[in-house]
Amino acid sequence: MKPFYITTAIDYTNAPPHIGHAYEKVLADVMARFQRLQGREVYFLTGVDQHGQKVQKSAEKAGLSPAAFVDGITTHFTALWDKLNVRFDGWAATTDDRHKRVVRAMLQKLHDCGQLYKKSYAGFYSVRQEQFLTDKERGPDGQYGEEWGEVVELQEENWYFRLSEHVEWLKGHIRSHPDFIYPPHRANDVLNSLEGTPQDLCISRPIERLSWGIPLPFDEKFVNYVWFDALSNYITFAGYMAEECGNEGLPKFETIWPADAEIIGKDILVPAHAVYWPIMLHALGFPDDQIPKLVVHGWWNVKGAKMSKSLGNVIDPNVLSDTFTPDGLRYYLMRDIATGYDADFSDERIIMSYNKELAGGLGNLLNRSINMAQKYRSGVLTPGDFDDEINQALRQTVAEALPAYLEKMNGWDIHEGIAAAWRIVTHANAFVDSTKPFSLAKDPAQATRLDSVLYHLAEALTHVTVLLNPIMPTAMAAARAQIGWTLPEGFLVSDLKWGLLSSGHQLGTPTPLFPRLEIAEEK
RNA sequence: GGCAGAGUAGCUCAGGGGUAGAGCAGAGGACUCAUAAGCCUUUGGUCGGGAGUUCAAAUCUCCCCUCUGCCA
Repeated sequence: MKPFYITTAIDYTNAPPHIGHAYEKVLADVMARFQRLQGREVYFLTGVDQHGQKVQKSAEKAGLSPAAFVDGITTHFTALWDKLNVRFDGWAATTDDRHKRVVRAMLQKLHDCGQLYKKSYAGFYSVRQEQFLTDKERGPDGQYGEEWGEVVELQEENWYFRLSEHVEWLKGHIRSHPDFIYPPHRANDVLNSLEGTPQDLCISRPIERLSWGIPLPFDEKFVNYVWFDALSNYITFAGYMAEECGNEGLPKFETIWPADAEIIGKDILVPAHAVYWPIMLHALGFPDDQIPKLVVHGWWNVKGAKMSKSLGNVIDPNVLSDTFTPDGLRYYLMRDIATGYDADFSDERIIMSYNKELAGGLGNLLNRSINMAQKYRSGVLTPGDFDDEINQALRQTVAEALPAYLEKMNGWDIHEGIAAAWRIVTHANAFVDSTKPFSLAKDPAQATRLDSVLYHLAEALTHVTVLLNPIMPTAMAAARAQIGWTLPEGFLVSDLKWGLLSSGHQLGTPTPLFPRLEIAEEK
């Protein structure tokens, strides 16, 4: 089976990351880790989009060169991914020379086969948004609104890509490939946008207006503008044209393409990823079965409002990670949203998810289980011969969790996958109350039953630490350390069978895994 | 205006022809191994409105309303 190739949108290095950036990368990381746990080889690519006018302007304002400015912002992203344990295999920085070489080679290829042409265009141009404006952007008063910033009249020649020639192909592709976009209902938005007269795509900026970009190989008076620079990262960093361009240190393209999942936010589906991108690939000669699959996620809103700097409601993932631990944040981001839909961020809910679920549910279960085993058996497990219906029921819950978990995780329903694993936690907590090991410990006649109960608890917990490993890698490793069991090299989720812990297994020392947080309501 | 998504308990949401569900919040209780965590019980809903199909509709059909998104 080909490696699972997963990408995220590359973030624009104009401002530091917010919770939406964090969500997308954690989602990709969780899926990458899950696929590895299923035994699939994975290539996980993420990165930063560093070129463009906004960066050039921001750099000027900061009195820095674009390269220096971009390096500074990029550090905010890489530091956050490191902090949140987002472990990617490839880093797509669009200023990477390898990328620039491939972009130029791609453009030359398209130029050679007549897909690009030069044309003059006159109109109103928004400096802030880096785009020409049409009448539909005018407000009711006929003026361009403040959101466009400075608007200037421009006439200029530019290079265009014959996008319109491929629109009919794209419509057909979308209709005949229902798995092209997840969730499937998003495809309607794309088809909708393809109604009307197709336009070609402007792909350049004159170098005097924008110098911070990749020069066109066949006309050095222009730099490439955004799409061929940004979208193509998904193939350039997968090794596309690596040999022709002398690129090294990249995967073998034929082995990993097409991408199994390009994770993007719903705001960049139309037109960038669902129109420009597949058409670019099609024009480059990619056959239909080499078009990547898109996974479209929703947004984190704050109190029902869109997050924005002007509202002052931008949530800083660094602060959340410091407060709730990286894994506490990862857990919240995965469990409180349905993939593809929007969710509301709330302090109350993240506190609840940490204190109630992680601390009180899973953490406390681990703590009480190990503590009792230490107290009554010096931490040594003996499965023994005792069995009864209560034990069987717990084993059944553990066994049933796996297929449910796999189905949900493979279908991108991460929050349902968590819920599937969590049924073990809930059942195990109830199991303690129904078996009362602390009472059994007082009766020597119940010794074998107590052994079996303690064993069942430890074993069930061990299963949980495997299932939740993609979501909370650090915390689950810490939990396994307390259990005294390490994930064997190459261990797969399919290896999960009752009896991971052998007779005579020595448990470690119990320590609160998620110390309960005393946080006053801030709002 | 077109298309799509959503509207179910106070909150967040699941379900999708056969007695309305979960988690959280609220109320009560028993317990003590544990991070005062956990467990049990329980209050709470004309499933957005209306009509239709059906023995039976939250679920299917039609009309309407509200919110969100994409497009115009």
